[in-house]
Amino acid sequence: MLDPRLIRSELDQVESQLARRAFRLDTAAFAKLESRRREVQAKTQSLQSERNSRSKLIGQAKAKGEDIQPLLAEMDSFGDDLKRMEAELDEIQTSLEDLLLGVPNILDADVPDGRSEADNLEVHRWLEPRKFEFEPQDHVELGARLGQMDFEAAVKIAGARFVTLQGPLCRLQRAIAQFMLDLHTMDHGYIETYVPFMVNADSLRGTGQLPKFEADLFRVQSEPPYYLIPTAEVPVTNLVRDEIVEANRLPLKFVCHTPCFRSEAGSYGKDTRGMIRQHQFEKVELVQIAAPHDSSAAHEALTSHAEEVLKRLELPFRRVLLCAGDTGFSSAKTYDLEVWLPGQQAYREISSCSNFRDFQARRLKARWRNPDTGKPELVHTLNGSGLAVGRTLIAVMENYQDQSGRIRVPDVLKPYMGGIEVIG
RNA sequence: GGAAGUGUGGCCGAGUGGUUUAAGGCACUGGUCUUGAAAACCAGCGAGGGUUUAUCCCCUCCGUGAGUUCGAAUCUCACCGCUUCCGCCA
Repeated sequence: MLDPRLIRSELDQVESQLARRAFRLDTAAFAKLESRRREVQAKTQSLQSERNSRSKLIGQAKAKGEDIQPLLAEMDSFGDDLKRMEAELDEIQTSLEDLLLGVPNILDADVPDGRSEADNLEVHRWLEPRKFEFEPQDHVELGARLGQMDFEAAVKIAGARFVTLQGPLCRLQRAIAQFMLDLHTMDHGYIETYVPFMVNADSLRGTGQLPKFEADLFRVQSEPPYYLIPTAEVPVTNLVRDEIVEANRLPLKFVCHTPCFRSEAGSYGKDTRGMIRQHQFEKVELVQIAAPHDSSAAHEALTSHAEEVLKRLELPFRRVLLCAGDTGFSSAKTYDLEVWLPGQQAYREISSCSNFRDFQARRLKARWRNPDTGKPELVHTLNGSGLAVGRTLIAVMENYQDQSGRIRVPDVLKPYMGGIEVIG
């Protein structure tokens, strides 16, 4: 959520900033609601003030044993007026809140203009893609030949966009997650965290998935409803909801391995083959809660932590700065890491690292105590995949395959594989 | 799932209809004292919002939401969390 005071005082600037995302802020509607709010709030508060002072007089009169009937008579119609005014104020504030909840974050100044993926800016590449002396297979083919990846079984058990794995391939996926957790906890200073895989609506509102993106979520039929987490970002970032964090604890750095569930309602027809886009996948997530003046540096650091996973796995990748049109609703600036997939002859997203600045924090009421002012102020929140485990599995399979379809285990994963050096 | 208890500021905790403007303590901040620190003493110290150059002033907030009342932390109802006991269970 944007700062309402910013929108009030800099309405035109906010409008033109949001236009970079092709988001049209209804400034007329906002200005109209805002002036109504101002007027009704002032009236309501003066009525409340009068009620309070009159009630106090009644109390005092009663304490002295005086007759309070005349005073009570004066209050007669007063209560109704106040109630009507309070109801109207409540209505206006709800409307303003609804409007505000649907407005995306303002982008950082260095986010490039652009409409789509095609306008994203490549920042750097790491490692030349391997030259194969044979036609490299994609992970679907490789998995089938190994007899360890079965999509048909998953269709029977659940439906489309699920997968089953068996044997060493399962272990490889587990090894990848373990390796990532060890790297981030031991070398990068993150605290390992375990969280619920279902969350309430308040949590999703806090991180920005609700109210706008309910269609992307799986909802559980409970009362009140739970939602399967689309990313560990939701439960982990909500750890600081309604909290005031002491300055000396910042930055908070959490790493969390969870399954993620996405209904991907809007994306049917895209990436229908293989494990690229699934309803359920594993991810190791990095979350940082930072003081505002540190968040840009934290964003660079967090992104480099995700990159380190790819470097140690010796997987070719590039870092891309997302353009205005491709940056997510809540984010002020996002880097994507894209890994080289020989089976597709393309770089594909394997991590997305975002700085949300105070956008989520305002929704979450996540604050820190600024030692300079002594006052609670909003923190900045950041997160990034470190990495998507399922896609890392694919990348390892495709980049480490040999001519006969066997998978060599990357050196850094060998300690987790119980002596297996080659799968197949 | 059943029963009983309980929910108050960063933390502990008093408060059963009217100067509650939420006592008191801890923590924190500033000051006095001290070579320095501690202790002691003095003072300050919740959050959000409105108005304002600023101060002032005003409103809201005692788990959440409804309700009763001129007036609610306090009374009523529902829901949620926690504690204890019983039942069930990996």
